[in-house]
Amino acid sequence: MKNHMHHPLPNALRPSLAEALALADRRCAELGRRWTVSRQRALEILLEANGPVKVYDLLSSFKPGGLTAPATIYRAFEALVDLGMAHRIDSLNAYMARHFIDKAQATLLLVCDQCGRVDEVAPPTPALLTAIKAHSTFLTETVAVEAHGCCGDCRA
Amino acid sequence: MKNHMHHPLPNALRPSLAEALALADRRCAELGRRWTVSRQRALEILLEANGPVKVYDLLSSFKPGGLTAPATIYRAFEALVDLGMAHRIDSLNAYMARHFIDKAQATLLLVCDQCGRVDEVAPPTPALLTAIKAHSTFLTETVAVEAHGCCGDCRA
DNA sequence: AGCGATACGTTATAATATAACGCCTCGATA
DNA sequence: TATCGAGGCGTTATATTATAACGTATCGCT
Repeated sequence: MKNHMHHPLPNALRPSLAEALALADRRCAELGRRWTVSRQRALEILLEANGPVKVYDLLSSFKPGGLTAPATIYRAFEALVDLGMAHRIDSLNAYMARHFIDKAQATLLLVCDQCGRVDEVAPPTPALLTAIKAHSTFLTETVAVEAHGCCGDCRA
Repeated sequence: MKNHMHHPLPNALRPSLAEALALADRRCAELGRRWTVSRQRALEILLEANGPVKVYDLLSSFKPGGLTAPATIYRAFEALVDLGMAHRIDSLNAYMARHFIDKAQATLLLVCDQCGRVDEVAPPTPALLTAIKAHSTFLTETVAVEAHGCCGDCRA
């Protein structure tokens, strides 16, 4: 991976902190979880980064706000995933803020192997879910589509 | 994950060793790679397992055949992935034999979070690729769809 | 006030993956 | 057949990623 600069996402696609907090409240109530300082800080970090964030990179940079040990950070990020406000990107061992926080679960992530940029595009829900339903015995919890390749900027 | 038993795949879907070797030959020629004993052994292990195989599980069981150190095993499995004969399943940190070795690259993997079984179903290529092409600047190398959920047997 | 569930801080350790380097082997070519 | 370069393997060490365990704190409820 050449560098860690990420292109800013159009503001229209970025969830405002307000929207995110509204979702957080709703989902915390539903799930019997709590909205805490650590989680809010973790969310802020993901939104600022505007791209994938790796746990141990956070540890080595000195982000203030109390997220100082691996376990703490993993817990905060996993909570955000549970609340539907972040993705875990398994192929990168990283977390990223969700843009489409109010849409269906299935999401398509385009991962550029050159520059590390990740684009979250509108979920291809119908086609995918149809394909999965064809396998009728399988009850889907989450669908993560991580497509790897090379983004336009890197090929230019 | 409750256990490590995997349901046998219908034989019709399993690539025979002969088919696999034919592909290996073709792809090795194309890519300037070599088909070696380690790689054949690794492939045999994946085919026998008939499910996801984790590198360090292999190390602790005593599979004969010379795959005795992490680096060795990773190299063999990654070679199989390059040759199109295996998947790496990032969400499980595991490798698995490909069933549809002569079909398109895109594959849909249904991962049961209860029993660890993974089913490889026919690739949803057209719909997926359409969705990705909509993002016209992105050149796709690989598409891994890992759907997590609960398989029929675990729900019964 | 007291209780149960949820969350956090901390320390230690487990699990996963790669770097680096020397030697070997294959196959092309002179 | 001698040489050479690329690909591959064995080995040791180390880097990276993730979780266990346990005590304490806090929230929401009755």
